[in-house]
Amino acid sequence: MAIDNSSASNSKGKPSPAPGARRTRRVRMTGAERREQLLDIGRTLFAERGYEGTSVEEIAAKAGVSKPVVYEHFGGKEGLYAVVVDREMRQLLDMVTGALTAGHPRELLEQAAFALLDYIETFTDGFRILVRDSPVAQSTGTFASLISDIATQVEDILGLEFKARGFDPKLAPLYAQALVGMVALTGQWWVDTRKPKKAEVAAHLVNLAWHGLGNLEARPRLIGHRKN
Amino acid sequence: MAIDNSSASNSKGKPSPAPGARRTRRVRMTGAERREQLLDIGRTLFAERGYEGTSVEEIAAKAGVSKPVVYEHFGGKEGLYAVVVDREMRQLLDMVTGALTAGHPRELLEQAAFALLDYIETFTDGFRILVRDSPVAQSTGTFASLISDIATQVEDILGLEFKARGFDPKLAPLYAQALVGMVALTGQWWVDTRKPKKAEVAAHLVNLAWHGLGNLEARPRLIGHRKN
DNA sequence: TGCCATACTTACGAAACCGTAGGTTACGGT
DNA sequence: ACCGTAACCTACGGTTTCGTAAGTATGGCA
Repeated sequence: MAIDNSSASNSKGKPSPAPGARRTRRVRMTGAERREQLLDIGRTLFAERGYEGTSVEEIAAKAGVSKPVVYEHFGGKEGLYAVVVDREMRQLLDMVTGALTAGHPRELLEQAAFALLDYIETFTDGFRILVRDSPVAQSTGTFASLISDIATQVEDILGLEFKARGFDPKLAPLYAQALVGMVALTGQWWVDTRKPKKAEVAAHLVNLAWHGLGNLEARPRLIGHRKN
Repeated sequence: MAIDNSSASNSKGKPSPAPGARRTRRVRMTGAERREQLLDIGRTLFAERGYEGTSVEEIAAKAGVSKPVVYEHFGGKEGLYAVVVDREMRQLLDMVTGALTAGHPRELLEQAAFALLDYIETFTDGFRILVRDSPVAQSTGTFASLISDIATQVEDILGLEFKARGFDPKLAPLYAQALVGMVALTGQWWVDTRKPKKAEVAAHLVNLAWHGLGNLEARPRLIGHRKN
């Protein structure tokens, strides 16, 4: 299915053969274009079938080209996968890290939770890939390690806060992990249900994380008001 | 465990030619024994390499038999995998469900968290398999769906509690997911670090979930005292 | 117009796997 | 000692997939 071709960046509405009765005009993209297109398709496929479940030929076919093109650009399947994952990790890290700047811890939490949900909503496929397992499966590149990257940042923040409040800073990692886990898995659930909208989910997460089950607020609200 | 044959009875390591200068004495287990052994090996391999990354031949080889034996017992790769996953899900569900009986919600939380950590500690490979993705990857058998099963139970409990407290019970799923996610991902982290011990981790999780970041106790303690 | 780099193909080689057909060995009861 | 049956093996067939070698079209530019 999908002799899709030109699915990628095609912003300029290609020469779009339109209802051209002509031969399926070969597309012959520029190197960079083709590369981006392959990355797009790869991301999609890896997201829905996993690394091993996706074949190079399938990717090539969906792009309307033949296998060697993929090898030309990425050296192989792992090469393509690596680039996809790397970009996705960067994107996620940027968004979350960018959100971890506010002053009051509660606001930090709020921002971070929102940022993650935002990433998940915008780059769903990427998130699915990061959650799935990688080729080598081991330590690096896995979601676990990415989560750890983020958790580490949370750790630092929590560590300071703990020290200031007289708690044992050795426990920061545990709490950081718990917080990140809470938001991450809720995100994974939300990606399928999409039931309450983003801002509301974030508000409730903050509610739970900040007040605890013992002191929940009935109608939590985010401090910052967002539209999207 | 079980590098080669004879893992069930003889723990004496290698093929141990023993007094029999004879040909490598074949082991010839009983059907049930072999079946269990294959399940053990399968679980281990699936845990560390994933479903697609594990070959039937590899499993057979590690058991010291040839491929057809596996097909004889389970009909194929998926058959074996299905049994492994099924057993593991049952085990986990039993442990967690069994823990969801106490009266006060806080105790419930405590019990459940401890139960999950206990499962993770005792059946690490199983946990890893459940976390990884399945052959068909989609809906059934996934960790996501398992998590949902558990989350659903938590939902029911939370739903009642919410109603009693005047909160919107429609939000129970969200909070349930967040709680389960918090514990599950913390478990996934703990499985590698093992830093604080189980009971302590559980205590802190309860601390966070119950009191929230805004009101953490400095030295939380579990209500029930456990030794292990 | 004619050159040539770039984008892309067809056609394989080799390896890894799943699953099966059909034959062989050894254990336990008689 | 004999035999049936449970346990196990060797040897393939048939696919799928990665990756590569070697050749073809296309479009910009001197």
